[in-house]
Amino acid sequence: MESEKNKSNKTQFGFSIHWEGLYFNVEGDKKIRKAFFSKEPFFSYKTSALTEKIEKYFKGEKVNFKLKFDLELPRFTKKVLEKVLEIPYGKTRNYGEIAEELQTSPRAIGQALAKNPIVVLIPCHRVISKSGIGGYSYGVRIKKALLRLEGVDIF
DNA sequence: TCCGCCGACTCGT
DNA sequence: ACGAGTCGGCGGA
Repeated sequence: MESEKNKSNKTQFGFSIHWEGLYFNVEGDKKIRKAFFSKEPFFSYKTSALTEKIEKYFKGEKVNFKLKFDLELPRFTKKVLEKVLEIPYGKTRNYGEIAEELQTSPRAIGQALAKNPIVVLIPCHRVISKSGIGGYSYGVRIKKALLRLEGVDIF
């Protein structure tokens, strides 16, 4: 039996886009629930304006996604991700700066970003370390590629 | 002086 | 306890 306790959150859209040898996948219903990279495409269908925006983004066009997210996460983690949404396209901040604004430690920021369920659209790749590039859930190679895509050439 | 390594410190999960 | 970090200190180039 399929459980009905899924809050009736049926996926209403989902699509995969090939980029840098990986697939970037987005899924959600009214709001975006997940965005992640994978080796194989996760969805076979595409939809709507969002798809086009994301395709433009990966072609290197400057796009800011003004989007609604569906985040069920601890308060602190959400606060960090919301802060990260304020970082404009092509700009970076470091963990320490954000930590200072939220009166916490850089380590806690990194830990929160590691849980970002909506990568790229919530641009955690724009948060780098003071002395270098810092980490990334899908590998530093992808983080660098994203930054380069946005015109950040410091790596 | 300029790195690179190391230990200490930090704080939400 | 464990990190997608940072700072200060020390030794070698």
